[in-house]
Amino acid sequence: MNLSIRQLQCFREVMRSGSISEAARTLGRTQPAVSTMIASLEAELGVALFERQRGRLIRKPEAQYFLQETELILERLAHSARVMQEVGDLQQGRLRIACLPAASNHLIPTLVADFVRDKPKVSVALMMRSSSTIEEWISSQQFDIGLAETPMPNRALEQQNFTLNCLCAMHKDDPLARHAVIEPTQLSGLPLATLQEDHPTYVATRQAFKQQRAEFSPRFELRTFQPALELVEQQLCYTISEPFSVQNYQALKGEGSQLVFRPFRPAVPFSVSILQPAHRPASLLSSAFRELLVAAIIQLQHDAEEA
Amino acid sequence: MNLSIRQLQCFREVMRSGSISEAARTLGRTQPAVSTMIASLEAELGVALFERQRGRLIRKPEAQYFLQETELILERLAHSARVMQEVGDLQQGRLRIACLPAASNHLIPTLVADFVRDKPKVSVALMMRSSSTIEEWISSQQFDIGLAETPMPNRALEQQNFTLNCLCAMHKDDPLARHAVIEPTQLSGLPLATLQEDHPTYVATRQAFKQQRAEFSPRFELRTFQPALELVEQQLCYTISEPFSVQNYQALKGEGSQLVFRPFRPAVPFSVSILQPAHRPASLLSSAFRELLVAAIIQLQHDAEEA
DNA sequence: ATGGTCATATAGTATTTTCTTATGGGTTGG
DNA sequence: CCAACCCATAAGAAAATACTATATGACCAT
Repeated sequence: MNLSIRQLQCFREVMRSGSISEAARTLGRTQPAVSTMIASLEAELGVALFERQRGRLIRKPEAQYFLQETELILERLAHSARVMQEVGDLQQGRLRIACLPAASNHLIPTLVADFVRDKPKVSVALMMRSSSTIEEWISSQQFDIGLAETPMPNRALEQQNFTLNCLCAMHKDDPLARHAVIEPTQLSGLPLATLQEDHPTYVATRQAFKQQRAEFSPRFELRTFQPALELVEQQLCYTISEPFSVQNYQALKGEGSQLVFRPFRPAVPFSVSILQPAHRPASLLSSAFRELLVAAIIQLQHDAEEA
Repeated sequence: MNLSIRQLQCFREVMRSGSISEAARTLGRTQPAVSTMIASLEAELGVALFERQRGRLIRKPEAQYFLQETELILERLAHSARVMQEVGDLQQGRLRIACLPAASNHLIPTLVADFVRDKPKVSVALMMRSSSTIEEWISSQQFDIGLAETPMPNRALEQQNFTLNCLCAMHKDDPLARHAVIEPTQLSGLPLATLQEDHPTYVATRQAFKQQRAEFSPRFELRTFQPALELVEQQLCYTISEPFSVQNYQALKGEGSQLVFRPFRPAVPFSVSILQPAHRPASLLSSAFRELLVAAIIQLQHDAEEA
């Protein structure tokens, strides 16, 4: 049994028009081509689909059932092909993104908005979670792409790492704002807002102070830098923040921003990675979004150096 | 867009095995054949379905969706083809039969039983109605084939006519049973069971009596001959019955039959027709059943002459 | 009747599609 | 490093499908 799409197309047209010649015209082929196509279809099915009476074609009842099937199959095929073409043009599909809290407020939503603007049929799932959770979700292929703090190398993960330098945040009226770069000595003994003690930025910051024998005075311990920046705005402290939260703050406050940000030296690195499942090729959408994300992170790296 | 079944078959196999070479083996073709098939499929869809990494093939996420569609389509196609083949072998299908009351008790049920014995998937609708109703149902294509009293010629009906001769029924102990043929003179003045006055058999019977100047004495007027035969069994009367009811009676009583049946002269004709919708070819099932029915009616004609 | 028009089927040929064979590049595992 | 895989590509052979030409039958108008 070896039916072909062509046979089905011919059959459908012949059923619609009730005539081989007419069908041939609308299909853009010659009448003998359609004639033999129908004959071969009947031979393979083992059923006469038409009766030839007085030189005319008459549909047999058996053909009616087969027409339904034929139309269903052809429509389904056309639909699938169309969907696949749209997938190829990134017009269709599903993208599941997981990202760490710092990037979830501004960077990722902005990128997603940009990304889907011309893709009305693309659906996006966006989840904000801790970096360790993201790692799991990507490894287990529950999500297509993730942005997390750089994890330990992992067989199930394909990661692209970025190192961003943290920025020192201070009130715009603060005397330190005059300096282009901030160093621990300038902050010696001054109150700081930090993350938890085991966070890499906490460790690196403390290390920087120690190196310059400056007094490290953490006053507020928080889970993200967002509330830290609010405290800085109140001139209660300073903070050495990763650039995602900085960017988020600036986007949020716009012209009304009360803070200025300066490079901090020695650098306090904040390592993030774009994560994708290893051993599985990425979907087109995932790859496309990744490019956007890489560009945004590199932009952020540059911005941080020139703050 | 011009997908082919072959492309889908190749794609399905490649997805299942994860390898072009393996798929080629199970498909019974060579590896380059499958390779180009997949390449052309990807080209037509405009999407890469696989990634070629280190000489191996890796399924892309996009391929997963298309596989679902592909399997659905191929299965549907195979199923339809199978059904059509069974239709061709008369193993599948639906047959709607309408018949007049006389034939509905024994003849048609027997034929249907015979017909479907080796066709477990064939479904049959069997309706008993008056001849005029049957005529309507066949013309309007609500039924495929019908057996009715011969109607007026009708554009929407294809009819094949049969004339059966009515038989005279009497008790086996009746003195008349010795005769091989019964004539009106022998029944002159004896009580008869008949149908309604406007029924062709009534008219013909009365005409036969009149022709031989015998006394026509209808005593019981009934709607079918079945109860008439019961009255004859009680020796209350005689009747000139069409052969369907006679056959039914004989089949019902078997060895315990109390009646004998003799040809009646001059002949009282009972005209029946096999009806099919005109302008529409008959289904294979309908044609096949018609053959069976024709044979049965001709057999009945012969039997009636030798009763 | 007769010729014209239409429809379908068939035969022979051309074209397109889809095979196979042959070959080369790349990866893997002993 | 070599044998054993895998995949891609090229070139020619085979198969499927197209077209041209022609025959037949029905129908219609002359």
